[in-house]
Amino acid sequence: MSLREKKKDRTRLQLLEAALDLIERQGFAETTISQIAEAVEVSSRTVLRYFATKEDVIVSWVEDGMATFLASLEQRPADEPAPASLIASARDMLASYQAKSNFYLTIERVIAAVPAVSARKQELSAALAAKVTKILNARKGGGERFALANELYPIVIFSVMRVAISQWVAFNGARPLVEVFDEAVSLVQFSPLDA
Amino acid sequence: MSLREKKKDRTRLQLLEAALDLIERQGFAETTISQIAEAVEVSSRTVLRYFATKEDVIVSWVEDGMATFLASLEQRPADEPAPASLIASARDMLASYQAKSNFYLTIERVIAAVPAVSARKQELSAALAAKVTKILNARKGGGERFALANELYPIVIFSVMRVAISQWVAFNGARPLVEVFDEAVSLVQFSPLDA
DNA sequence: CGCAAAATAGTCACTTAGCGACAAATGTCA
DNA sequence: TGACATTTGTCGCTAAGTGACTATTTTGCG
Repeated sequence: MSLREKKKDRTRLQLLEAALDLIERQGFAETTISQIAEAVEVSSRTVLRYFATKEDVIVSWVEDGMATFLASLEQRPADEPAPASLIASARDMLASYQAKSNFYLTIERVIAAVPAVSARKQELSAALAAKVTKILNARKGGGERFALANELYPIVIFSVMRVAISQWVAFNGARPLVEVFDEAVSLVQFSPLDA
Repeated sequence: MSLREKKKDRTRLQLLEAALDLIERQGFAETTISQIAEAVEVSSRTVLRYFATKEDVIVSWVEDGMATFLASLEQRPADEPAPASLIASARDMLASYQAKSNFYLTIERVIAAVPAVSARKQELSAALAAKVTKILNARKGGGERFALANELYPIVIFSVMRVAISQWVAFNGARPLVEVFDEAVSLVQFSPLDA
């Protein structure tokens, strides 16, 4: 990894930390981009080059987690029923959250507290859901018959993940995230369309 | 209804129509608030008094639907299992959508097409889900044991509604919305926690 | 009707998000 | 070191959104 890339990563992280700090003390709306910039001694233009919006200073970090989900899904056998694949990939992703629980707990706390930020997260997760639907549709078999299911399952799974994370945050990570997810998922059973 | 209120309703509707028209022709980002204002011959300050954000010019109209949902839920028997109540209320709300299908199809088409607008809709629906959770928690019985379920069910139901609406829009209202919802809901079964 | 009180709309001034273009600075690699 | 590519800063701009104040309508009562 080049010096240039190391510096970028460092700045990116510093911007997150400055933002978290300022937002915790003043609130999201009251924190301006130039305050975040000043705290890290860069120009505000630079902040907006690292992050597309102010919300993204926080929320872009969960995109790594989403990448984990996709990577996991691609490796599942294509003949596995969709719900099983999705649950497995969700568990993988949440396990990676768990592994950096300090980091993600802080971020998700802010996301949960600030509607504008969670709206932006939902936007990203809707985009991911659409990608996942495409992947499921590309699997051989089903065709037309699965169209509705393949749109519905990813969205529902992401909802369940969201609730699990919200509980995890509410209890400050006291219970393992994957465990909370399993409990949540057990409340919603997917009909055996594939049977 | 006073003249004053009639005028307000008329202006509100004109603003929606102007916005829909402009957005269809130019796109959402390219349409400015003052363009919408000009089309209706009011000041742009007035537009922002009617609607909190530009997104809300479109999305605030679905809040009526959400009110229908809440009203329906309040009238369900408190000893009914939560999933049954939620499904019934969702059907009521979607039936009212159906009744004004021309109106809602146009609005939901824009919502589906513009990420910023659907993000805002999600924000409203998250707020509604929180209210619904409170209502469910206030029902006697359960207590602690239902905490997770009562947070999860509303969110999942709203996801299912969202997918149903998205299909409905995709087929231009060809299939009855409630029917699509029923099909979607049959794909996700709620575990009999209450049994 | 006509007039005072209340509600609503318009005007003005301001802050901040976000973007495009160009110049300055910094890292890369031969 | 020096040429090249990448990143950062500066400047100028548009548009969203807010607060304060003024002007205009609407209401409802004598």
